[in-house]
Amino acid sequence: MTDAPVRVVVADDQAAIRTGLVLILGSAPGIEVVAEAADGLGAVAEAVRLRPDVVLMDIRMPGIDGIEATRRLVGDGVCDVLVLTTFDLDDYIDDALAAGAAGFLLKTVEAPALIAAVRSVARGDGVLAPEVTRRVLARLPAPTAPAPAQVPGLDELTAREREILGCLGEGLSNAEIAARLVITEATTKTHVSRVLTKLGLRSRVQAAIAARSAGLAG
Amino acid sequence: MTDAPVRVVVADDQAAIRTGLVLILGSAPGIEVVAEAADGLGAVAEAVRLRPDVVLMDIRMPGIDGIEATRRLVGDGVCDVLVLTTFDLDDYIDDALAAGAAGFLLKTVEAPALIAAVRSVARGDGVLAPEVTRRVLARLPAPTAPAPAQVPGLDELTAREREILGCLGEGLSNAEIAARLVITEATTKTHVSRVLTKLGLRSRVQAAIAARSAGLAG
DNA sequence: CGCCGCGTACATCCTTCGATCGACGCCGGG
DNA sequence: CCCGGCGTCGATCGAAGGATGTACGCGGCG
Repeated sequence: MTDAPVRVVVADDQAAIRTGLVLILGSAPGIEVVAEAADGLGAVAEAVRLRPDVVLMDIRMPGIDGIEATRRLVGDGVCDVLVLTTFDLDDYIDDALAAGAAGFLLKTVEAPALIAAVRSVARGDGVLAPEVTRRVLARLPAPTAPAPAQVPGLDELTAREREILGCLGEGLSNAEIAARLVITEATTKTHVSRVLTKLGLRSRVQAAIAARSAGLAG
Repeated sequence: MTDAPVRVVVADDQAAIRTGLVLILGSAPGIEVVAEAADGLGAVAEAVRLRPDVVLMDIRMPGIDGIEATRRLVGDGVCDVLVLTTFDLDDYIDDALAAGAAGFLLKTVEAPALIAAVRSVARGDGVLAPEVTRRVLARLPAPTAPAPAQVPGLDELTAREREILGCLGEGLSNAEIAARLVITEATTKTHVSRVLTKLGLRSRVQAAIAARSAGLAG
C-alpha cells in the first residue's frame, strides 16, 4: 500500500523555483513529480489529465492564480492541493484555505519539511507552516461551540419554545410569529415570556441575539 | 540570539514516555530539558519556577489535567505550551486550543518532527499535527467574510447613529442606551427611529440583527 | 381513577417602543 | 449672513411588548 509512489504536480511560474522544488521532491524516495506547470490553467489541466495525489501550487501566477486553480481542483474533487507561497499574508492564507487547500507552506520551508508536508497531504492530512499556524489558531476561538453556543437554559426549552426562539432570531414580531405558527398572538406572548424567563433574558432583542448565536436562525 | 538554548519542561504522568521525550529533546542541539513533571500541578509549579520557553504537556494526567494546566500557564503568560497526546480526539484538540496551546501533537510523532515542533513553538510559531490540521481547517470556513456584511443603508448613518446601532446590537433598551451614552431617553428614541428609517427596518430586533451581522457588536 | 407536569391557549394590565410632531444650539459652506 | 445637517431634548399617542393569572387537554403514575 505504502509503496505506491506519491504523484505530484508542481505549479510555479518561476522556472528556477519550480526546478528547485522538482529536484527536492524528486530526490525523496516515494515521491514522483509527474508534471510541471507555469500557470494556473496549466496546473489545472495537468492535474485533470494525470490525476496526481498532490498539486504543489504557487499563488502568484499568470492567468488564473493558484487560489482559483485550487478552488477548481478541490471543488471538482480532482486532488489535494498544497499551497506554497513567498508571502506570509493573512489574505493569502484565508483565501487558500477557503479555496480548500489541504496545506499552506511558505517558501522558506526546508527541504525535509517540504517532503514531509507533501507526504502528509497525500496521506489525507493537512499541513500549516508553523509561522502561520498560531495566527490561524488565534482566529478560531469558537471551533468547539459555534452551533451549541453557550445559552444556559437552552436545553430547558420545549420544542415549541425553541421554535419561538428561532422566530425571534429572525426579527419577527409577536403577530408575525403567531401567523407563522398558526396560533394567537396571546399564545405567542406566553411562549416568548417563557423563553425569556428560562433563558434569563429581559427582552426579545436579547433573545434574538441568543437565538442567532445559538444557530437557531439564519 | 539563536544560541540561547530552548528551555523545556516535560510533563507526562507515564514515566517511560516522559523519559523517552526527555531523551529525544535532550539529544537535540539547542534544546535543554530543565524539569520534568508527572501531573498538571507539578507542571505549572515547575514552569512558574523555572520560566521555560516551552512546556511539553500531556493531557491525561492526575490531578489537574494538561488542559487546565495549559489554561493556567497561558492565561498567566508564563510560557507557551505544546500539547502532546495519544488520542486524536476532536474534544482534546478543541479544548487544548481553547486553552491557548501553541501547538498540538500526537504521540505518534517522530523524533525529528517533535524537535522541530518544540523549536517552532519556542520561536513563537504554532504547530499542529498533520493528522488534525485538516479537520481544524475544515471547521474554519468563514475567516474572510464575517466582517463586511452587507447592510444597505449603513453608510447613510451618522457616527452617533452607528453608535446607537451598536447598542441595539447588544440588546440594550432605550433607557440603557440613554444611560450609556449620557443622553435622554427621548433623544435615544429619536436616534433609534432614524436608524430604523434609514435602514428600512421595522423594529429594534431587526436592527440588532443587522448590527451584529455588520460586526457592530460582539 | 385522581393527581400532576407539561404544552398550549387566552385575557388583562402595565411598560416599552416607535412614529410624528416641534424646538434649540452648534457648526460649516454657499 | 442664512441655510442645512447634526445632535440634543421634549410631548403625544397608538401599537407592540412583557408580566401575570387562569384554563383546558393530554400523558404518565401511584
